[in-house]
Amino acid sequence: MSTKLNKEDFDQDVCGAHHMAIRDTMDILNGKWKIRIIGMLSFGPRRFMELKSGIEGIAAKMLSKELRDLEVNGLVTRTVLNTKPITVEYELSRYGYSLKPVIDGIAAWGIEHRKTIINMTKGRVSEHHKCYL
Amino acid sequence: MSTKLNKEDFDQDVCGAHHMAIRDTMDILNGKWKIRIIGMLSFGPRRFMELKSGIEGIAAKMLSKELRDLEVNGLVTRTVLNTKPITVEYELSRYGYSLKPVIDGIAAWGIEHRKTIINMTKGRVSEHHKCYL
DNA sequence: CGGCATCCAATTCGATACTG
DNA sequence: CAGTATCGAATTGGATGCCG
Repeated sequence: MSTKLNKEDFDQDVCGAHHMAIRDTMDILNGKWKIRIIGMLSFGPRRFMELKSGIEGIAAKMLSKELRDLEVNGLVTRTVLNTKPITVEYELSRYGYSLKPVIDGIAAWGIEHRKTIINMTKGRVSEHHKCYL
Repeated sequence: MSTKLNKEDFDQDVCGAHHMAIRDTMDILNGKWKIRIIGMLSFGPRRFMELKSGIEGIAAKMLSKELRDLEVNGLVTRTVLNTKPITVEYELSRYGYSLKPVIDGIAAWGIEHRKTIINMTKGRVSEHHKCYL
């Protein structure tokens, strides 16, 4: 192509596509808990109660709802096991598993973030560390 | 060390640290708009109105609030320019810029996700594509 | 155990109007 | 332009009880 895209247009395009892609992803990972649920499931299948125990602070109602959202979007599969008291196992689908690099990236940043906090507070960990950056 | 960590304990530890890290990150990126704001700013400084125009659907109140959150957490800097009508420029701090790989990972997944959708719908793009997976 | 239903409180979000 | 103020709507969340 001989037509040249100037820098402004290029930025416009790249930036726009980038932003649309972020929106697409975050539409699916919306809400307070989905990323954490996927994070747990990225280590293998988990039962409802395991998820509830592992994700501190989540109410059964919300866990139920978020899992249903993820199931509808094809990221998670739900399997009812025929155990004595009924047991349900949730697992990442292959498609859901494709989010693992993203989730791991988020986790990796969190680890670095915590190190940064500890350095800046010289070891004193504050309740409101978020304000000390 | 001669003491052996069995697989369950190992999983427990790794999974717990992973999950705590996710929580740390998402505590900072909470809310509906922060990731999208950081995404825009990852291409360079932007003025308030540029952000508002670029992020479709955000209200001035929310943009203002989210930017303040990000500023408090040290991810974004705010500069008042002495132009005729006052102008304010927002920019990622070096620390905020360290999130770029994370944001780009989210965007990359969104691009693949959209491709997946288009394949599964054989080109027909649905309003409710999220339900077709 | 794994939910759903209901009620209610708290928080978040959005539209509009307004200011320096 | 870059916000703030205000109100109301929507979402989120907790508690409790019930069911198979």
